[in-house]
Amino acid sequence: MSGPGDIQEFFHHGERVAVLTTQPLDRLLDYRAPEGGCFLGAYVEVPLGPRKVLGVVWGPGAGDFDSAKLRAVNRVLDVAPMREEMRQFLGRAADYTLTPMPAMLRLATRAPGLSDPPSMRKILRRGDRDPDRMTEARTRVLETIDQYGGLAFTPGELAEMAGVTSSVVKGLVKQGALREEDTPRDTPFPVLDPDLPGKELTPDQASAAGELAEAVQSGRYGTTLLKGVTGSGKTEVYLEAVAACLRQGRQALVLLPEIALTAEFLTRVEARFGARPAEWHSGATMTERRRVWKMVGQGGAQLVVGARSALFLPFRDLGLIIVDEEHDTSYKQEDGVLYSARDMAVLRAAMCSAQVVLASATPSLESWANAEAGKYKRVDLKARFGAAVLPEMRAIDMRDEALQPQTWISPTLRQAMADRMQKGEQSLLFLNRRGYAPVTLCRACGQQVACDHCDARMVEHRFLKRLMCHQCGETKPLPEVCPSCGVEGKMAAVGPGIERLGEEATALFPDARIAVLSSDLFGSARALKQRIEEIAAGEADIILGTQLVAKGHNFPLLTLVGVIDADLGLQGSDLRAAERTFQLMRQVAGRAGRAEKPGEALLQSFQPEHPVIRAILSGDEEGFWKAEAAERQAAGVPPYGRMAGIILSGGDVAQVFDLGNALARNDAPLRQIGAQLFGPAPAPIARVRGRHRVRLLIKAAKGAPIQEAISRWLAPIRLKGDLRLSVDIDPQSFY
DNA sequence: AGCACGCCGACT
DNA sequence: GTCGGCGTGCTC
Repeated sequence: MSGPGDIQEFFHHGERVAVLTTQPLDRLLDYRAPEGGCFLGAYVEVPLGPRKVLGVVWGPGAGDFDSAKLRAVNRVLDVAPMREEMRQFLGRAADYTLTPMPAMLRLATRAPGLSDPPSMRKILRRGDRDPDRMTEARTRVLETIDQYGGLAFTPGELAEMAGVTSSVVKGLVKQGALREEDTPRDTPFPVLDPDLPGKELTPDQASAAGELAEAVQSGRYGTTLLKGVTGSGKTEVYLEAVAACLRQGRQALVLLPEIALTAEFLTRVEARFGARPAEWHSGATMTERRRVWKMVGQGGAQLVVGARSALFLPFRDLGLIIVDEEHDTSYKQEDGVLYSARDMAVLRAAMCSAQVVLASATPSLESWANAEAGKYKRVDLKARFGAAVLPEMRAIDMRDEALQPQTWISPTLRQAMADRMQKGEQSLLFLNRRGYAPVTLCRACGQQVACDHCDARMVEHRFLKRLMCHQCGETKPLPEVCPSCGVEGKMAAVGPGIERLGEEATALFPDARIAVLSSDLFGSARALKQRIEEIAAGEADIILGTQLVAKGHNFPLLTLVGVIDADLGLQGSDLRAAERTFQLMRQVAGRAGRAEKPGEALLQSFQPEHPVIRAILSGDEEGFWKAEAAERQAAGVPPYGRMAGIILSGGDVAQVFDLGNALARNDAPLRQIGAQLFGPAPAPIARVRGRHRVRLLIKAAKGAPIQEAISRWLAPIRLKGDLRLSVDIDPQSFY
């Protein structure tokens, strides 16, 4: 059961072992090895005070604990021991993200029922005796089981297949014609065949696939940035790298940013390899998760498709990690353990001699810079698959458009939509704002409606007939009377949301079939997916969508994309605002003209001369990246400098600020490494769920040992009361 | 994380 | 006098 090259140390019964538990203790605890001994890395259940907790044998005991008080490991769990490489990965990831080891172990053991005894199920085999009397039903059952020889059936399955009731099967068991056997419930995943014929690749794709496969065959660590515009066949190309990995007998992991994309991807995997891979995401059932976790550790799963947390599965021999849509912001976990799945993928791969493929049409500046610097290889897919080309992109200068008040679709855009309607083609309007209107204010006193628990405006959702806080999810009914001044009937919706845009589109095109795609309007991911499929099949003329339409969904009849507010992302002070806008606009524009028909993308902007807008329109990506890189370099910010955010929170503002000020006064460890400290300042959203939030920001030079300095800086801090502190290394957003 | 221990305000 | 508030500290 041990992986390649893993030498396992063994501890005999009674020997001292050091155990890392999932409890938030800042050190290892010594225990006696259980009866029968245990291997280094064994998953164990240990007594801790009055409780039993999960842990992993981390090494020989330190020996400094009174042996009279030493307790013994309760039992060793029935799973493959954690491998040396995984223990090192968790340690390095903990050091990098400044996360306590127990929290890392919790990430790595997020499978239900790990500590349960191996779960068994009953299956039936042919017994050695004949039944006393044969009946027609009994004959059918025995014929069915004979027909499928070696296959195992549960009593229920067998009864159904033979078309009899379960009592017939029970009778045969009683008579010895069928025999019950216990078999482990968690079974290996179907074998994937890398040698099935794949889709035919263009020369460009074939050469890219060849390069990736060669890297995989090297058996060494390496990272490749696979850049290709929407529809260039990135997936087909990296599936060939997966094939190469499977041929070597090693495991592969494909990370996707969104569960909504997995269903389509699984179908493609099945078409390429003849079976479905293991799936790992929050939507999976307890049973499925346990099976995946165990099989990954035993080598019974060759390929896992999953969300970022799949990085912490106990792979036996991981040879390849694909990070699809690597620029996607959802790879950065924003609560609990703060880590970037993209960076952790590179770390894990480096530690187990695996290859990483970062795939994107619009890479992050970090990855682009790493490729420029020669740390990553870069493979570009230029040609679009099939006849389609990238849409023609133009700006609509909103200063020249005669727009009625409270409307957002310019006459120019409207005309373009009408043209598409006439030709029977689809249009998509993109507005990255959920709800009906972003602001609700009183026309008598000018006050905006804010959330009671957060410093955020409430957003009207007319579909729900309520106001919603996008920070904490709290809703309340739309007030008739102004909560501030008490005047009745003066509450007004200000600004556009996707629902309001739907109203405007309906008024402009009363005969059109209009579909609004916003996550709020669908009860489940399944319902949303089904709607997207219907739309793709042509059941809409005009599609209105928020961010979610930008992500990989294919609408073959779509030939026009209208961006309602291309300036939206440029307003923030976030250092990645330009990069985000660039990526989002290009992704959205990429929705048009995927099939045979040429597409067009129109960007409504009040500042079409803005460098970012101009870069988007000109399609000069390298130029944009170089300019953006130069600016970041000049400012000394990532990826040319290091940053870390500290978020303090608590119920009492004064206490939170006191802590922030105390930290700022004692910043010697930071100054020693030449780092600058900014703040404390109220976080952009200064109150969330009734808790006040204060932020500090650390900026340091690229090579500075920022984690080590922060650890020393925070070491003396004792958090009192409800105060909380979290460290965010390489923050993505500055919240 | 839990759970016990311990030291100060409003009750029978 | 005591019940219980949650601050502090321990778990091999």
